[in-house]
Amino acid sequence: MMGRAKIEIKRIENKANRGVTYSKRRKGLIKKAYELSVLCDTDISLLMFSPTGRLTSFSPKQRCYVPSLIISFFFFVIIST
Amino acid sequence: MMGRAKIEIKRIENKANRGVTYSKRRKGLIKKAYELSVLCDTDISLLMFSPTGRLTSFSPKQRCYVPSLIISFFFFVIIST
DNA sequence: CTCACTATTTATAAATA
DNA sequence: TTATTTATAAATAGTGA
Repeated sequence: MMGRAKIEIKRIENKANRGVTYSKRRKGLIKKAYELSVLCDTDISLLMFSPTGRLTSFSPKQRCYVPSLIISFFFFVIIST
Repeated sequence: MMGRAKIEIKRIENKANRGVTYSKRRKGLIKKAYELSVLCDTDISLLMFSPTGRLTSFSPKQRCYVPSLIISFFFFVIIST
């Protein structure tokens, strides 16, 4: 979608490339979520599993801190079932 | 951050502008989350409260559907406390 | 994994209708 | 107001170290 070449939105089969793209886009997504929460004074919670199964939880507003952890727990439990 | 002029990342005080920006950026954030989930074959869950308190829940992968709803419920309950 | 570079695509702020 | 347009800012794909 951006950069040197336009890419199709479909699963990246190469594992290394998938990991690199995940890192880059996760960073971008977290930044966007942060900006939206500040600009619009809203609560946002973002949960992601990396291709290797690592969980990222992001909730920019302070009062989301505890809920985020709790939600992550349920998410993890349920998704792993 | 984008567009005709660079803006500072701080709360938009004008209510109408805040709503417009929320709509635009929510759309962008959901698109980015969708793309990341497809490209990297990951589970993502995104929860947002609009400036007027409306909840948006987004989980692009099918198997996130139920967890998303459950998480939304806990999020709502806890955040409202 | 992480950083930098940068051409190119995408997102969006402001303007316009 | 809501929708569309457009000029510009920002994100990022590919590449290399």
